[in-house]
Amino acid sequence: MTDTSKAGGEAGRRTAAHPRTPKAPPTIYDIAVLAGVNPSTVSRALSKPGRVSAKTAQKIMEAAEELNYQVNVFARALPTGRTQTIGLIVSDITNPAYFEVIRGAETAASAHGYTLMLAESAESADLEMTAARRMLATVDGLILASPRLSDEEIGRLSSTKPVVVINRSVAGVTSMVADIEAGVTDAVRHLAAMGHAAISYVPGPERSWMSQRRWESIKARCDWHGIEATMEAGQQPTVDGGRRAAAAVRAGRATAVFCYNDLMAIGLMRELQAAGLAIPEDLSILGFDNIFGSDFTTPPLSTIKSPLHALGASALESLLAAGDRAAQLQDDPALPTELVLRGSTGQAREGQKMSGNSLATG
Amino acid sequence: MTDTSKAGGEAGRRTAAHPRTPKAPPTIYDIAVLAGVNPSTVSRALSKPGRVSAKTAQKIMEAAEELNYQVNVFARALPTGRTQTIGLIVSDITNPAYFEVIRGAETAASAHGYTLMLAESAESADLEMTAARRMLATVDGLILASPRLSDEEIGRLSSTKPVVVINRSVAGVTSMVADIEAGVTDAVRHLAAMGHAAISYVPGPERSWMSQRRWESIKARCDWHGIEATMEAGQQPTVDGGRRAAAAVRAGRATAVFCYNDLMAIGLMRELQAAGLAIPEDLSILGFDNIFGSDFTTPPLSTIKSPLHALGASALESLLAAGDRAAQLQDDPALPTELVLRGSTGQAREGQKMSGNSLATG
DNA sequence: GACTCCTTGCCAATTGCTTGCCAGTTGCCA
DNA sequence: TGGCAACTGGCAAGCAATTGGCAAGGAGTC
Repeated sequence: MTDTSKAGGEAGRRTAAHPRTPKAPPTIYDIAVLAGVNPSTVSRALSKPGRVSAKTAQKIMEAAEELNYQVNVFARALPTGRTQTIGLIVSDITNPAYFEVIRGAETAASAHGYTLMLAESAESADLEMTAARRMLATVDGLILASPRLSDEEIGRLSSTKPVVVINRSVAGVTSMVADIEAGVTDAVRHLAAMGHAAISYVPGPERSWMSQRRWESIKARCDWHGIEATMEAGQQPTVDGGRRAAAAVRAGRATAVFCYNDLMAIGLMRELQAAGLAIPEDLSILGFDNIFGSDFTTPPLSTIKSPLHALGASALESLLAAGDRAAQLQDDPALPTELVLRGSTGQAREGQKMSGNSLATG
Repeated sequence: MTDTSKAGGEAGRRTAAHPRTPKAPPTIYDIAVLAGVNPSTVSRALSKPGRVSAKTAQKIMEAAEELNYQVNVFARALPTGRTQTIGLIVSDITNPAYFEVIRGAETAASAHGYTLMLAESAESADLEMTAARRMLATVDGLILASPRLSDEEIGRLSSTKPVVVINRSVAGVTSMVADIEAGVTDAVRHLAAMGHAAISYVPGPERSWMSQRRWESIKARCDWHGIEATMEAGQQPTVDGGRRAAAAVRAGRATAVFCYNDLMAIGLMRELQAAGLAIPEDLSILGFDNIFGSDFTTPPLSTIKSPLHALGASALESLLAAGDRAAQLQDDPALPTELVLRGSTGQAREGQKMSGNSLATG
């Protein structure tokens, strides 16, 4: 028995023996002294409701209040592994589409007493992996928004801590995916009604699962309407990426074009306008997401609105639920998309309207 | 001497006695065994470069590599108090102006091996205080972007941990403030040259220090040019806030109006356009910041560009420097603003041009 | 070859909280 | 009123790092 470990008796360590810094924050030992109980009882009162009697708990709460006590999350995390933080990795912080996702997650986190840790991957799978690894050690769960990682890598990450992916479907991992069908169905029907017979799609990055999904959905609806659908080369999901797609779009014979997201749609529209095309008279343009600023353009952008805030909030909620192991099955709340018609879509230009023969001359 | 504390000899605790979970992450004890040294040597090799011989350090690094070791930040934080995270609180995550600030901070943090914790105050001083308190316990430093707290409260926060404020000046606290003079000087000179004789300013929230500064700067330059400058009622720094200022602006006789930020400028412009005014023919509008989307409008917004990315990055760098106590005096790197002239500014409307008498008839 | 000095590595205490195990207390029923 | 169970609360051993103090060993000097 070394006696040092017992020095100070029930009062615990710092009180008399080690007045470290006068400003050191109070510990459960200080509360224990003040409330006249054992530190372990304080610990239980604070983290295990019901484990101690109401009377004792009351005393402890008052003492904690008086000392202005705040748990030391590190000391708590050491034995338990539980921190009170959730990690969120987005592929591009400057993409307004993520603003609402971030805010949704942050709001939900705050509401549950959790804190958000944010990182961005700058559209790089490597950076994403680095950030994910670093975070995994310190968070209770991880949200990956539009990850660029492979399914395998994501699966491996999720074997350590709960992981939720947004806008991506990975076997065995909880996914939050907006239901794009509703929006796309309405959009294609609208275009068909406006006489469009050839539609193209400008996809985002190769590794974007969502970009692929959007194309499949568009293709399926176009087939249903008997509309020709073609896919252009992939671009970065940015305004510049959209600009770079302009040449290919002009060269094709589509009279309406979907872009992977609003950023690209805006870039494409502006580049085309700069080249003298009139939107929507010469070409109809549609984006996805309905980001901030998509209604600032002239014409304002028609787009398929994503439930971004809900995506972020649901991802966080489901992560917390996963921790509880309470409601594990509540995948997929309703997260529908919605067509938002503004000024960038209109009648197909003359000579290309629903006349099969023009297709041959393209 | 209790023998439990020595069980396992130099091998340390878990190896034989407590194979907790087979998947438990490696500790410095595991590395010590593999490298054939004492755990404390491992600790020093990992965190105190130079303290151990190069040869030993090499052995340890290899062992760490082999085990895919990652420090347990909680265990490290417990005795030292040092975490490797910086907190950032913004007043509104959905304001694009913060995107670049966040990204600047995040990039700088990553570069130094730090992680960013993000919170938003939703323009509320109370929420801001709550978030700040929660964060202070777990971060090495805190960045407050456009805080709504009082100087006192900020001062109190900074007595615990290093704090840096962005776009605000608080005595005794490191501040990162863009130098607005350059931009405002150019802007007012430009307006004067275009014949504007009365200018107004639509401020943001009462508690916004930056809003006040912008007004003072505008007022000073207007005085210098002999231009009448008036301030409207304060509004929320959002698109809607700008919209709400429209009536007052129309009622006044100013031919050019500065808004506290681009969001408000955009809102004001759109509301005015909806009411039939032509921009810039009937009224010139200027914003601040040059946010994403400010060039999407018709006409594109003229604005005073803020070095947002640099603001975020510098704030983080200076926080890290404050920890080092190395370079404490490097306040204020050059963070100049710059006038970006686009389409929302033009000649003052006829009848109001630089003629002193019209001022009396307003 | 002996002595001093310095480098290098080890021991053990420390950080604040959690928790398994155990003892003491209280309540209830027969 | 005795016995059993359910509660409460205390003890002490972790959790994974850091770090002051100290001993051992090697290098350099006379």
